[in-house]
Amino acid sequence: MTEAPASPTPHHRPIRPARERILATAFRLFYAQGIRAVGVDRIIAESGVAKATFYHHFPAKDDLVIAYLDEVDETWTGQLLAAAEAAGPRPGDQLVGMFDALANACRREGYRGCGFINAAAENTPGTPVHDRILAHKDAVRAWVRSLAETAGAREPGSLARMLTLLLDGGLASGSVDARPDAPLAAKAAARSLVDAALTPA
Amino acid sequence: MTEAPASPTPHHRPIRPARERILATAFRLFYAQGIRAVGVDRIIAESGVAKATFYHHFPAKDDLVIAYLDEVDETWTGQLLAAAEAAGPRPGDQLVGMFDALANACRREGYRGCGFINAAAENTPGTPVHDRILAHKDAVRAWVRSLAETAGAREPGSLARMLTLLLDGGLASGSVDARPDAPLAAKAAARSLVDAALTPA
DNA sequence: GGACACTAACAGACAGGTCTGTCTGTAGCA
DNA sequence: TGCTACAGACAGACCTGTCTGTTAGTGTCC
Repeated sequence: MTEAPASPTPHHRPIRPARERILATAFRLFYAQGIRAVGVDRIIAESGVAKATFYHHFPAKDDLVIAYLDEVDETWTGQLLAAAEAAGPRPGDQLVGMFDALANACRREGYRGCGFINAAAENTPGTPVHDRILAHKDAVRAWVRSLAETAGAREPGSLARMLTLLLDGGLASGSVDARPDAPLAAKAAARSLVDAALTPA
Repeated sequence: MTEAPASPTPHHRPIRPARERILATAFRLFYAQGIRAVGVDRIIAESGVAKATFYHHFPAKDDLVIAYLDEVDETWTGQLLAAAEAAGPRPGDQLVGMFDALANACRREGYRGCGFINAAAENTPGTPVHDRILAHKDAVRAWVRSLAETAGAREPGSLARMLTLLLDGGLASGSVDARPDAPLAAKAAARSLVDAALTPA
């Protein structure tokens, strides 16, 4: 269960640097079991790192949580962009195509919804962690909005809201169960909403 | 901060029975701060109950969690039904009207999304708590589906999925921020989806 | 009506474990 | 010499859950 099992040179010059191992272990455990459910002791043990090393890289657990969320952001945003691009050159199609990222994620072993939504359930507003969550959600919505503008939607802000709502719904229901009909329905709904917003009144 | 402050007769015959005080305190704290973030010691202290009394009513913390979710279920289902009914006799209008429950919840002080979605983030599949969450989500979707059938939707199952997805999205984004435009967009999207599903092809 | 057993609730010590975070000491490499 | 990392003891708080003992109201039987 430990990350990067026992490198040749016991603790110096390991295959992956300590910080990376910590982050990889934290990502795996935080996502699978929740942030509060995983103690730093366990992350330290499973990443094969000394406690002092851990606290050298992440002075407090919340610092690690933020780094974890940064990673989730990068991963998820990448998948979203890739799915949108794969849908072709027309921004209207991209708005619908991004929902394929949902279906793909859903198929993955150990899928448990959105790391940000899950983290929000465990962190009350006003903390740096919560601010990081907010920033992510705003960034995604801003991207969708710009796509909606390019597509020529009547009310791009409103369309972006609706679509991110659907996206969040799909992700939230993903942390309850991973049935594949949720992403499908989300995409179908998105198609309908995008069509309605793009056809001239 | 204690529940039912110091009744006239110190511990016997208090204004509210012990079980009720425990549940009320748990509801308040669990919803506001998350389940794992609140220890039983705190619930015991704030509800003014003896530890033995607590464990008499709830042999384990998870039993209290289930009871908490039962209460969340009752409350939220009630609000959903009330909002639907208030929209008039036509089931198509009710499918849209239920989204007013979202807007109402959003306006309430201390709103932090859906207790079930938040609980799902803290409880991995396979536990009794997770099963309770699943049961709730299935029940809501079944109710929406029956409404969609009565309304004469082409594919009631699909419409129900789309609408509950929107509902979940609204609730999930509620645990991140309580901006009122999310419920508005959700309702507008619902209107659009319901119209599309009810107009003959 | 009065004695008595029962029940529900109180108060709080205690056990054994886990939490975050600090600190000391050591080893290898540049 | 200094940096990075390892190993692990330690502190103090908090976690769930158990257990002992007390007190007050209630129902029952004589």
